[in-house]
Amino acid sequence: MTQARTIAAQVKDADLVADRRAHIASAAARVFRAKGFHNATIRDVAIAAGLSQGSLYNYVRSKDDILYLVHQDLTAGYAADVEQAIAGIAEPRARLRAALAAFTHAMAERHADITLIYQETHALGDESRRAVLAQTDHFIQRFEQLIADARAAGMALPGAGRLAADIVTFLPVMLALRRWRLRDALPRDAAEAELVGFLLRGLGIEDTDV
Amino acid sequence: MTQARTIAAQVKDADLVADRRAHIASAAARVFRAKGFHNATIRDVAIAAGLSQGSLYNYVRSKDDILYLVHQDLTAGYAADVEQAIAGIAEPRARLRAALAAFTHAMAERHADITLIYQETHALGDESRRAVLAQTDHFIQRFEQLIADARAAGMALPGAGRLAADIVTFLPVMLALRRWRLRDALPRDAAEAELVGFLLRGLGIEDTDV
DNA sequence: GCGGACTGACTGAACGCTCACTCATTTTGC
DNA sequence: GCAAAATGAGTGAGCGTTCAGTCAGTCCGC
Repeated sequence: MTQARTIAAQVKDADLVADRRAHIASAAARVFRAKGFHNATIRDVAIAAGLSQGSLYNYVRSKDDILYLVHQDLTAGYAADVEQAIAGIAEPRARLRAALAAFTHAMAERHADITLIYQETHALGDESRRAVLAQTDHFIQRFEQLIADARAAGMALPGAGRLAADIVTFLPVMLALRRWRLRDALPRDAAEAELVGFLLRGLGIEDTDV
Repeated sequence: MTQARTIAAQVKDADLVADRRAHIASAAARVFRAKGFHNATIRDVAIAAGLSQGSLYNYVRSKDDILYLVHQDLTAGYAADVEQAIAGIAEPRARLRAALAAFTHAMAERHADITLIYQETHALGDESRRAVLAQTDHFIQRFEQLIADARAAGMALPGAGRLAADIVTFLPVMLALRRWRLRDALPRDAAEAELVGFLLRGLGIEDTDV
């Protein structure tokens, strides 16, 4: 597995560095959501994080580092949502169903963050982008496992299903990227329900199962 | 319907303006694909289009205008692919199926353009973005009609299906945006076939229909 | 057919501004 | 008193946009 990128800091207190970086990531996410990565300045981020420009550079080396921290944070966020949702469920098909519902809900709830990720990943430097994509890949593999388990338990997914994990981890993103259109079309929970229903039908889990 | 944005030009010969703008759009698309919108400079675009910087500004008013031209061009491109694919087909379910296959194929074939669109739409100014989204909205409505016709002809889409047109116009985008992962996973035509199969299953068109 | 006036597209150097990043200095806290 | 951390004015590169000037082609009077 590709490991997370480590960022060198000027400041020596490791706990302080971790604390500040968490602050920086959430403040920067706010700024980037509002202005976009390219229009946001280091000044904006520093002010939002309650630091001076110079001090900011004691915790990151570049603007790219900040975008990387934001990506890490947001990606870990929705992944944690999914893990929490399936924590207590044993039956594989019910587990998969819960994971789909949780992921779909997270995409709707965190739409601004998701939109940010999809818009700005390409602005990352090569190394950062590779690390972020590896993190996403890991998340998709988690669904590959959930799907394999559900199949073993009787889910009727036809064919090889090589794309199944990609599909279920991509389609819900629509609730974020198509929000400009969906917002006016139907209430959020109705959209989530219909989307999950579409996924289950495509996977071969009947509503009567489980 | 929201009409296309009109851009004022310095040059008076209307045919020349149209010609040059087409050139600019395709040259700019090439540059933006390679470097990204923000990293590409007006100089890059001018050189790629075989114009001087100054002359470029006789045909567009700003860098934003160029990005708008690119969006228009690319969006019209895949929309034309779909229209061409269904031109000779009368039976509504076969028409829908052909449209899905053509759209899915276009997303795979034009992956670089599609990725560009999804990455850079947010960089458009307000007016340009609205015009581009209206164009996309129009395309989705085309699928709404195709789906309604197919239902009337017997397609068994369950429930209200309010999201159906959004889903079928979004999921295939995966072949572009997840190319970093899918490229190594399975051949393109296999991916297209499986994706279309998933959509048809979700819509309630059986493989045996039509 | 010819010289001069005009038109309009083209050119690229220069302007003005923004912004990521640095570093000499000050502040903090132990 | 000193090391660590914070500060913010300064720096220089890069970029979108402009505009004064060039030049090829066209029109017109004769």
